Formats: sequence, structure tokens, C-alpha cells
Amino acid sequence: MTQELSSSVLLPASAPAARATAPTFSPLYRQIKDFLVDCLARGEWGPGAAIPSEAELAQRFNVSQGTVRKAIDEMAAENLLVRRQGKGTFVATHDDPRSHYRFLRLLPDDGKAVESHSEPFSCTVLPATAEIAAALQLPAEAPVILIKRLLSFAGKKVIFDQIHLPAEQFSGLSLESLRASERSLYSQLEADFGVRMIHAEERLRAVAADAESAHWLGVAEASPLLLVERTAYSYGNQPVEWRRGLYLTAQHYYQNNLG
Amino acid sequence: MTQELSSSVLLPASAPAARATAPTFSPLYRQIKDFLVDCLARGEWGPGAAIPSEAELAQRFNVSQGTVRKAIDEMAAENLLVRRQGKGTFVATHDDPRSHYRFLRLLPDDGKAVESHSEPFSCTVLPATAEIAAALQLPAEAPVILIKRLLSFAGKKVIFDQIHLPAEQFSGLSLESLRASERSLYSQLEADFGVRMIHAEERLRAVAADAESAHWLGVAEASPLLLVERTAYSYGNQPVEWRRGLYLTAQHYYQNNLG
DNA sequence: AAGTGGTCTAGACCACCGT
DNA sequence: CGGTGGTCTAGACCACTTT
Repeated sequence: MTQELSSSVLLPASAPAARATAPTFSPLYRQIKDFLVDCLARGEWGPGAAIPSEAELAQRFNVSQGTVRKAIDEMAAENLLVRRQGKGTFVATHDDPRSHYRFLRLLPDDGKAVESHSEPFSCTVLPATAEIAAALQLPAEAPVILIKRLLSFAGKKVIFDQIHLPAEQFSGLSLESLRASERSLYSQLEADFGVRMIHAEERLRAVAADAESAHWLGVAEASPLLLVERTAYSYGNQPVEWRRGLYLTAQHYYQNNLG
Repeated sequence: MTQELSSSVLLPASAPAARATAPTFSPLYRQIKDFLVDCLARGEWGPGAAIPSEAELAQRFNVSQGTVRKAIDEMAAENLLVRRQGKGTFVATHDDPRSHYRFLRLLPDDGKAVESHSEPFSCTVLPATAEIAAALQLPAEAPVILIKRLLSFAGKKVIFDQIHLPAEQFSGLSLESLRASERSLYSQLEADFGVRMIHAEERLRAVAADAESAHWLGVAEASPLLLVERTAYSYGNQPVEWRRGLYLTAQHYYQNNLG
């Protein structure tokens, strides 16, 4: 068919956006998907909100419902949207219990007692080191927020996290707001700053505990710890978090499924 | 429509199988998928072989091509099949370069020089320990093959593997055949024993090197090592391999993508 | 009953691959 | 060229949720 989406807009007053003549042709359903992802990135629909129905989108785009469906199918497979039969299609959110622990892979050796507790104890602003600036794609020595926290399972300290965020993007974040929040960190960032974490890359290593980690986790210095370095990305593969976690794996393990 | 697949068979002389009246109804495309998975599990088509075309399958099942398509789509997403436009749909194989390193997540700190070398140096049969028997769902003390090997990147030893396989299923596997093979282990098991690894679960921990691991990897005893315990499964979630790998992560890291 | 996503059809045309 | 998978349509009916 080699069509292109015309100037149809999805919402009143939404910008015509960069949907003009794409130099590289892509199937209709992909153009629609790109458009919808753009809407999500611009925050047209808040976290957990319902997007228009398939029928309505099909009408607005002048395509058949099956084409819209394929676009939404892919986005649901990427955890950008959540379909609920009979109700509608919704913007995925970290506030949803289903995706609350989507990025936490540590499990206890015995059953699955997932009673975890996060205790942030420090929140400061520092100039980025070269490594962090590179990971977050920031200029050298740009200000970053550094959050230190301990994560416990069933009362046992298991993770010492050092979390780095671009200070500009998250100005106003404080130790008080972190401690006051009932939500998970990602859920809080989503609600307070409109930034949604879509995917992340982790690099794992075994290291000997340094003084600070040993202290916070209550183990001897030089004990083996699992080092987990995470870069988390928002829409458009934009890195917005760099995290260094030290995991105590004496009675817990990091689970990974290979497909 | 609430149909059910009739007694149509996919291949001449293929058993009518357990496709009778399912007590729980599932969509047509799922029944077709289940049937195709069954064919794969029974080895109707060898690794890398082409399966019948969508049109032909649709005809045999008396459904539309779109329904067959959805079944195959899901199987392709699960790495059971590989679609190739203009050519056909093929049974996924570990012999394919694309999926050669599908289960190996270790990467060097610098670029991506993936010049790896496997050197098996021991292959014996032992009674299963309780842990291994449980992981492989074997009776207590059932005989298992134990393969020990070293994996090197660019000449540097980085992984010490201890691989456990049910001896009955893989009788005939020897150190000589392992060393003679040009293929990867999974590719060899696929070709020689018709057993395909579909997915795997890994549990990661940081540990202090024991004497044997330290010796093989050329590090001091008690050095921190990444312990990777893997259970690999064939069709129908049947465990067929249990592996204990010790990874030297001084100049390499274990990569994991969180979706 | 009305609206939503979920399944299925029959047919069209396109893009790619081999001969 | 014929065969394959890839895209798209228009319409039907089903299953689920809410009003």
C-alpha cells in the first residue's frame, strides 16, 4: 500500500510532530507505533491512564483496526502499555503491583518472601565523575543527585545502593521526600517528575567489599559481594539513572531467565 | 467460533496425539501452537529444517492463514522458530551463528571481541548429589555425566564450568567427542542426541574462590568470583542440564537487560 | 445494552528469495 | 517466474467489564 500517515492528529491541540515525510519507509503499523510512543514520551497520557480505544485510533488514523492492533501489540510486549479485556488499554506504570519489582532480581534462597524495605539515608548533589557523566550523557561535572540507601529483605540488609540522577531533571528531590514516600523509587519519580523508566541494562561482577559497603551491609571487609551497575533508560533510550548496587548474596541470589 | 481442531494430522504417519477433547477451551491459534510445539518436541522436524508453509498449514488445519500466523508469531517470539522472508519458517537451532551465544552473557570490559575458546578437560560419570538430582528431576543417585571445562576470551581463562547431564539421555558422550567437536556444546547435543535447549534459569552469587576454581582460573584462593548456577530446559520445561560456572570478572562483566 | 479488547475469516497486494 | 513470509482491509462474532 505504501501509504503514509496523513496529517491526522491524535488529540486536539497536539503538535503535528515530526511525522512528515520519513526518508525511510516503514509499515503503517510501525508509523502508528512510533506516533504512540511519541505521545507517551511527551506525556500526553499520564501513568496508568487509558489511551483511546482501538476503534477510535483506527478511525483517526484512517486505517483498519487490525493495523492499530498490531502497533499496540508490540507496545504491550515491550511493557509500554497494558491491555485489559473489556476495559481498555492503559499506560504502563511502576505504581502497578504487577510491575513493582520488575527490575529487582534478588530473591531469598528459600521461598519467595518478598517483604522488602527500602531505607534511604543520604541525598546529596555532587559534580558527576567522568564515568557517571558518560553513562548519563551529561556534560563533564554536571550536577547529579546521589542517593544512598539500604534495602532489606525480612529485616536483613541485602543491598547497598548508590543512585545517581541528573540534578536538573529531578530538582526538588530530597531525603525527606524519599523517606516520606510510600511508593517505590521509580513510582515516585514517575509521579513527581513524569519520568518513566522503560528498560535498563545491568553489568554484574563479583568484588571484594570496600570499607563503606562492608559497614552498611554488616559484613567483614573484603567479603565477596555482587556488584550490579545499572543504567536505566526512559523513552527514546535516554539514560536517566545510573546506579551502583552491592548485593549480599550469602542467603539470596540474583535470578536471571535466559530466553 | 469455539471450534476445535479436528482429527487433521500434520504429517503422514504422525500420531493422532493428545488433541482430543480438551477440558479447557483455548483459542484456535493456541491449539495450533500446542500442536506445533508437540511436533518439535517429538522431533518431527530436525534442527534447522523448514516447517510447512503458512498456507499449507492453514489448509491442513482448515483455518485461515492469519490464525496459523498468530501461532507461529508466538513461537518465533519464544525462539522456537525462525522466520525468513521469502524462504520459509525454520526450526531454531544452536548451530545458527545468530543464536550461538544466546546463553552466554559474559563480555569483556572493552569492545566486543567475542573470540572465545572452550577447552573441556574432564568427562566422567558419577551418581547425582541430592541437589543435582532435584534440579534434573532424576531419582536419587542416578548416574550423571560431569564435564569440566575452561572457557577463554582472547586467550585469557575466564570461566570454569562444571556441567551435569543425565547419563542415560546422553550415553556415549565422551571427552574425545567433546574435544573433537567444532560446535558449541548445545549445538553438539542437538546434533548428536536430538536434545534442544529452549530456555534456562541462572542464579548468580558472589563467592570466594575455592582451591579448584582458583587453580583453574589462575587466581589466588578466596578471590571474589561470580558463581552462576544454570538449569537448562528442553521442550515441555524438562530440565536436562545443570551447570555450575565460576566467572572471573576482573576484566569482564555479566550483562543483563531488564525489559 | 453499550463499549472494550480478543479471535477469526477471506481475500488483496507487497517484498523477498530462489530458479 | 512461483513460492514464501509481511502487511493491510472490512467485517463478523465472542468474552469481558461497566452502566
